[in-house]
Formats: sequence, C-alpha cells, structure tokens
Amino acid sequence: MSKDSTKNVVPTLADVARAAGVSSATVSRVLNQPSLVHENTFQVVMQKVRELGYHPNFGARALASKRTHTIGIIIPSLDNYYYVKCLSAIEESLKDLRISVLVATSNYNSVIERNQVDRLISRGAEGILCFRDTIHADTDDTVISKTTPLITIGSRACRGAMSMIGFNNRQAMAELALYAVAMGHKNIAYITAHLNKNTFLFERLEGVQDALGHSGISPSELRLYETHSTFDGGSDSFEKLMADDPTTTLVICSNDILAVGVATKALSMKYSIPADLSITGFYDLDIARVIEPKLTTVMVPIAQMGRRAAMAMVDFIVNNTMPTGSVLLETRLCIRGTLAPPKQVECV
Amino acid sequence: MSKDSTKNVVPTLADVARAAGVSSATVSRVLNQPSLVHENTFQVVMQKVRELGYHPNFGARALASKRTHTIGIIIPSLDNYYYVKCLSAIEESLKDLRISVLVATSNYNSVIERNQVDRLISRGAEGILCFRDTIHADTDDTVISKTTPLITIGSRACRGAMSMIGFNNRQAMAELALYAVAMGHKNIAYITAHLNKNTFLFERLEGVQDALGHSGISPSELRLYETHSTFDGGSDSFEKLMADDPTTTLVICSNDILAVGVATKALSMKYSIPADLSITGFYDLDIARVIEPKLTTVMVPIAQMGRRAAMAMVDFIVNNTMPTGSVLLETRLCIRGTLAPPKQVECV
DNA sequence: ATGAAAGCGCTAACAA
DNA sequence: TTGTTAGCGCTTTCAT
Repeated sequence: MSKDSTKNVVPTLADVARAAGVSSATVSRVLNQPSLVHENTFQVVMQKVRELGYHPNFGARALASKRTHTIGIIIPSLDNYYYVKCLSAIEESLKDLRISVLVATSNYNSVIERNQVDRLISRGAEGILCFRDTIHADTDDTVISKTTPLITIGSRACRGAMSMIGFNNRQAMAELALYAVAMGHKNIAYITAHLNKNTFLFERLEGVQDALGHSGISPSELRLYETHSTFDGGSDSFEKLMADDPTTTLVICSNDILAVGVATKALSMKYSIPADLSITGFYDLDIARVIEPKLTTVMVPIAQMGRRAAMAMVDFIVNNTMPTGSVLLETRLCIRGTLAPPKQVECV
Repeated sequence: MSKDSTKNVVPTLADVARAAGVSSATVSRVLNQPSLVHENTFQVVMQKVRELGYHPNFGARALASKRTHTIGIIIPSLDNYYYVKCLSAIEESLKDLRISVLVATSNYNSVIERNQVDRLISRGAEGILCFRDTIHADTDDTVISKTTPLITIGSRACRGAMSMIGFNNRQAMAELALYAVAMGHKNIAYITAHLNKNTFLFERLEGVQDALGHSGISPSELRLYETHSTFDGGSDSFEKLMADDPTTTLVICSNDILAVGVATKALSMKYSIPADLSITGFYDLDIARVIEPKLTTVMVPIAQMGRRAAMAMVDFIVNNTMPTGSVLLETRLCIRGTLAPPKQVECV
C-alpha cells in the first residue's frame, strides 16, 4: 500500500479536503462556520464527510480552539435519586447546546472529591458542578484553577469567587420540623445521612434543633442517628432507634430515601403510620408518593437548581461570564399522610 | 508585563519544565511514567506542578498520544432507575482505571441515539456503550466508525462486529408470566414501555405471549398498553385498563417502575393486592421492595452487566482487544407479595 | 469565498 | 536518566 493513497485509518480533515478538492481550512469552515462557505462547496464537502465517515478529532480541535465545550460534574453517588435527578436536569439543559457532561463520583468523600476536581480539569472540563461544600473547607484554594469556575449545588454559599445555587437548608428543615413538632410529638429521633463535613447536613440538623427550641423541647433530647443514604440505611436506623426507645412517635429524616426506608421497615414491623408513628423526609422525590401513606416532606426545586447551574455554566462557556454570588431558591412543605399527632397525648 | 515572565494564564508543560529546570520531556515522564525518572527529579517537578497549579491540557495530550481514555454511554433517560443503576456500576468500574465517562441521553429516540454516537465519537469517546438496539436497525453501519466499538447492554445480540452483554429477555419474561398465569389468571393485561423499535421490549412481549400459549390462553386475548416508563405511566395505564375491563386480575408490567405505578394507583383506588389484583414487574430494582406488599419481579443482574460491559471497554482501551460476540447472563424469578391466585376461581 | 501557514501543548522516538 | 525534536489534526489569522 502506498502512503498517500486511501489509508485504512481514521480520516482527517486533510483527507476530506483532498477528496473534496478544497483546502482543509474550507473543510473546517464547513464544519464550524457554514455561513462563510459557498452553498455548493458546503454540499460537496459534507458529501465527502459522510462518504469517508469523518469525525473531527477532539484533541486537535480542543488544542487549536482552546475550547472543549465540556463541563464536569462531581456527584456523591449515582445511586442517590436526588443527585441523579439534578444530573438529569443538567444534562437535559446542556445537550442541545452541544455541551458535554463528564460525570465523576466522590462516594461522599471529600478527598476523592478534591481529586476529581483536578481530574476533571485535566480531562478538559471548562467548569465544574459539585454538590458538596467540603471541597472548599478542605483545600488550599490556590490550587484550584482560577480559570475553571466551580459551582456548588444545593449547599450553602462558599467563600472565594465560587458560586452557589441552592436553598436555605436550615430554614426549610426548621419549617417542616416545627410543623411536625407542633402536633405534640415529644419523643423524636432524627436520622441523617452521614454528616462528614457537609455544612448543608449540619444546617438541616440545626433546623431540627431550631424547631425543638421553639417548641420548648431541649435540643439535647433529640436522638441522632447517622447512616448511609439508602433505603437500608433508613430501615436499619429505624430498628436501632426503636430498640433504643420504643416510645418514639416522630422520625425526622434528612432525606426521602431514608424516610422511605423507615416507612418500609416500620410497616413490616406492624407499626401503623401515622397512628403509631409519624415520618418526614426531605426533597420530595418521586418515591415520596409511592409509599402508602404518602410521605410528608419538603419540596426542593431540584431540577430548577440543575437548570440554573447549567445555565450559569453555559453563560461562562459561551459568554465567558464568570459565575458569581449565590442564588437561594424557594422550598415548600408537602404535608401528606405520614404525619399526624401522636396517639396518646398525655393529659396534663 | 513582559512576554516571558510569569504569565497570568494557564501554565503549560514548558512552564513547569522551566520552573523545575528540566526539559518538558522529563516533566511529561514525571506525569506519565514516573518510574523512568529519578526520585529527586520527580519531587522537584511535582513540587512545581503544585506550585503553578498545573493541569495537563487534555487536547494536547489526546492529540499527541492518540488516547483519550474516555468512553461514551448513551442512556435513554437518566430518570429511569434501571439505566442509572447500570451507569453507576459502569462508572464505579472505570473510575479507578482513570477512564472517564461521557454521558449522553437519547430520550428513547433512535434518531437522537444515532446522532449521539457521532457526537460521542467526535468528543473523543474511544468506545460506546448503549442500551438499545435500534441504532443497528436504523443505520447504515458503514457510517459508524469501525475503530470505535459499540457494546449493547441488556438488549439482544446485534449484527456486525458489535458486541452485547445482556440476558434472554423473552425467556425471563416467559418464566415469570408462566408462573403467574399458572395460578389461574385468565383476564390479563400487559403494560409495556413504548415499544418503538426495541427488540428487547418486543421480546418481553413475546415472552408473555409464550406463557399464555403454554397455558391455553390465546395470545390475542392479552390486552396491551404502551406508555412512558414512569410511575405515572403505570398509574395512568392501570386506570385505563381497569376502565376497559374491571375484571382484570393480573397486570404484567415490562418493568418495576410501571409496576410500582400500578400498585400505587391500585392501592389508592382501594384494590386489595394481591387479593383483588396481582402485579408483576421486571428488573428487581430497589423500589420493588419499597411497596407493600413487595413486588413480584425478575431479578436482572444490572450491575453485573454494567461491570462486564465496562471491563470489555477496558480491555479494548488497555489491550486493544475489540469486544465481540455476546454474553447472556442469568436472571432469577423473585416471587413476592403482589402475586397470588385470582380470588374467584370459577369451578368448571 | 477560499487558501497558506503558523502554531496550540503535548508525547514519543531517538540521541546523548 | 534526561534532552532534542518532530509531529499529532485542527483552528485561525492573514492573504488573495
């Protein structure tokens, strides 16, 4: 085989140009700025592109243009419906704008999270979306590229030039807890996903404590259970907390997944919900309406947060507008069947 | 500012090399083949890397090495737990091997799917994972790069050099349906996700029909409902099918999500499960055990499929072994509370 | 509307 | 063990 004849390898721009009898600059224009090219030329070139099965080389394109049109997202776990729902909204917002999403997971670990930032940047991410704020606490900010914006979703505002799209975790949880506690519950347990160093989880805990305080219950009386954010985590914690104190009448959970786990286990242990036991969740995921009775929870605008975060990234990639500041979105109480006053209210 | 002094831009390999007093080749080795470099040199260079906040330029690296260490995955929807569960297993298998995952969605649309293949290849994907087999039916294979392997997950074997990791959809569904029908159900409805051109969904339908045939029921008596693969899709279809024929005693669903939607709606309509109504699903997702009674379904080794598919990609990327042939994994019946014989068995 | 040519930042021979 | 150097395939001025 001669070197110059049709090679049995991946075709390049030059190959297309040669086949179409134009320069490679013209082929590049056809692909990137078709309006600058004559209609006929366009057709001829596109024909050859199809014929040869040409695909632009991503590396070369990125190197020459200094653009990757890629963002990275660091998600604690793909097994957690909350994060995935947000990821879905992000991907949905970005796909038509031809911006790709590189997915990295952290397993709720802030060290891994920090490494993923570097990795994503090395992978060409022009911006990074992230769900936890431990990155900022744990790291020397100076190492984080100043040219790669990092936006935190659903957590609290961060220091530095970082931006945030979220909601008031403390207040949202306090509202829900206050509503529940005001029904007369005295013996309360709180199941939270592992706190680690996540401020947003601490804020929810503070929200619960705020509610207790307002209701004249000492926050120190709150029984706290930390666990994995899974159905089983909820179920296991419920067994444990009921073994610790069978008179518990209200179980507040830091998210719906835990709450559904609690409800499932409680039902199988023949507790009647909400007669024997009230349960609350957080987020208002689809599964909140799958269990019977349906779960009382807080609606968090997950998809909207994802869209806002995505838009901020688009604005950066397209207009070079560095995202800044923080946005707090509204949450809403969803009072449903799993919440009721405790059965035996003691007469004073 | 002079041109040569510390520039306020992204540092390059050459910048690190200059700062460390070595050649850029040495810096490259430190980063890619540290074993070839003297320990002292390694330390000095790494120190400068950190100091400057250097991140390798992905485009340049990809261009020079002809490697991206990236695979693409085309997923019908990130809102469907089944696909996400598999994605999770894939990501998990790949993260430690430093292979990145580019996520693209198709919205169950084979045209979009086909476009995503091109897009992912242009994005540098060295291989592509995909959940549907319509791509192969709809397309001129010659346009799909021969150098980029495409593996189908969970669907049937495809033609050409493409590879597949899946299971026998028809047989798995037939086993479940046969078990259910053998209990004496005569009036049966089947709710399926939109068939479109997906062979695997047709295969499940055939499985149901096989079971009816074996039980002496004419397959034409099966009432078929196509809907979106969501809880609401299941709920809505259930309302419809009960309006069409209130004597239905068994609802077979093409997946657990639909089945849970059916169960939720049935419960809220005061049907007693399984006394009035039996329900079956497919996949054995977490949510199968969340509803009460728990869902009868088929366990599909989703995570295992993801891992196998990921491993095949690793083998291609690392050893240049083109994936080929197809793998069929085992499924297992999960008989749980939503299935029972129909209440009024007519005496013959 | 099109072409020529200079890099983009890195890797991988090859030399030393 | 380290340095020199020639590209990788594309975009993008600058000409024409």
